[in-house]
Amino acid sequence: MYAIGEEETVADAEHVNIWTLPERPARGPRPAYSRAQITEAAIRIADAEGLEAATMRRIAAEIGAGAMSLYRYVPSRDDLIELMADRLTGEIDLTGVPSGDWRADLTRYADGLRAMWRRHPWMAAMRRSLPGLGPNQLLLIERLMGVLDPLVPIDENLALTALLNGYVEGAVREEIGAAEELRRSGLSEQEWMARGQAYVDRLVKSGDHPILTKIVMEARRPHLSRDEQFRLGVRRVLDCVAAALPPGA
Amino acid sequence: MYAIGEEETVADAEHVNIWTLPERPARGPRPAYSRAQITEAAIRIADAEGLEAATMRRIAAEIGAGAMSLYRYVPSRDDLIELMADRLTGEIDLTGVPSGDWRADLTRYADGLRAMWRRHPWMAAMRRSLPGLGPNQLLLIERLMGVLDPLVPIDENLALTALLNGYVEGAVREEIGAAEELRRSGLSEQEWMARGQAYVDRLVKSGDHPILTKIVMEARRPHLSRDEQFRLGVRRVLDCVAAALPPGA
DNA sequence: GCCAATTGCGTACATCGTACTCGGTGGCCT
DNA sequence: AGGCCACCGAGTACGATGTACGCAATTGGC
Repeated sequence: MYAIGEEETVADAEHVNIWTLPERPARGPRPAYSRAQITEAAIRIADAEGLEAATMRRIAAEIGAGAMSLYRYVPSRDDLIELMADRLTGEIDLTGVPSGDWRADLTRYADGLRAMWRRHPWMAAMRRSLPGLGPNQLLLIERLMGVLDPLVPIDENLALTALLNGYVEGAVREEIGAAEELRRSGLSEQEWMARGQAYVDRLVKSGDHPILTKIVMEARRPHLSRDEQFRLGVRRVLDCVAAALPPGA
Repeated sequence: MYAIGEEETVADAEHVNIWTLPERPARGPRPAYSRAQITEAAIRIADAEGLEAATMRRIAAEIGAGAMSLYRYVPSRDDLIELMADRLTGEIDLTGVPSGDWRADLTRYADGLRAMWRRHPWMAAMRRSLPGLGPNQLLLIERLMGVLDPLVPIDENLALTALLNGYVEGAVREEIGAAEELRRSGLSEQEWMARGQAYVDRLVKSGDHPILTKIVMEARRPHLSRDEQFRLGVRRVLDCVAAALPPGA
């Protein structure tokens, strides 16, 4: 395509996909760092200060490297984020799935996904259009969709799995929403309250928004524990799934 | 809090929320542009080239203004995005909802939301943690949740609505996913195919990913029309909703 | 008609991702 | 054993971004 210089970066014409790009070439001095180490550092920063704080320079500083050194391991920041996503997917433990009990399996998956997203809230906000195809993500696909695979055709399986995913995503977003928004804004809790709350209070007092008023009131009431509420929602989704299964499954 | 200069930007201490920030002050020369005009231009650019292309300078150029002029109308780019989101929410036509027929109403909402996201694919990717509270968004909340409000308690209503939203989001993401990913990458279709496809083909040929193989095969088969498929999914979700309603509703 | 508020906007800065380039290192071939 | 060169870490630099600041021009209210 175009002439290459005396050296080229880690990505060449055929190896654009991270997952096909070997981490370690054959010859030369031993690398001082590793993809795993960089990914780990980036996740640590993102957990603490949000994904936008995980800049290349910051990540490099975290592991004691120069900024540009990272590019010896990762073609771009987007690719690094791909690595982070796969690494986090690996935190969802699905060993032994499918087990034969599809309700138990899907419940386990929902719990695991929720727990992972609560540990790494920035991840719940960072939804790509297509699922990644890293090793952990591939394993997840095989195990998760293997649960319903013997019971329904693949297109049904896709739809039902998407439904479950959608529910978990919505539920987690509701759980972590306020906290994330607060962190993102960089405001103190008092400031944030003063601003958002004052506006919402005004809306409620206006009387033009009866439903919003109900929602606000509801939010101030004591609730079932988050876990209970989530389990309840998952059970409902699974009932919906059961209805789509052939009878007697 | 802190001393202000001889002039201040559009945002002051009490007016941080966009929705409480008046667009037009009393005195001074007539503004040459407007929030609506700026929002419109930004949406036009985002539709054509993605949200990341809608930079302040680019938007300003689109309406023939200087870059910094926009800040006379909008406190920050994030706030402008908030305006865009509300403006797009207004495209979901729910006049006459709730009508008394909850299935029809929710189906109409699902169709409208899907159509809106397909017209503005960047919006489907840009999910904030909390829903916005602009005028169109408030109206949507009242109408949409007003549908089930007479039938179920508010917490149930929230859960069921989230379920429907989750389904639509997943379905739309699947529809527009490939196209968006392609655009985001900036590659030509051939390049993108060559790269993604080659990797997927390798995975399929390896034989270690039976489910992925099924998915890929399925994607190559002719389908029900997208619309049919979507309607089917919505109906399933609504059946799930019906199960949660009190008998005879 | 004057004053002050408010306009559009040019300049400037910090920060980002990353291209280019260098001097050094050490595995491989001879 | 010796030399070559692939590969390393990292500094410098560039273009782009969001936006703070300041200035000259404009206009409504007195």
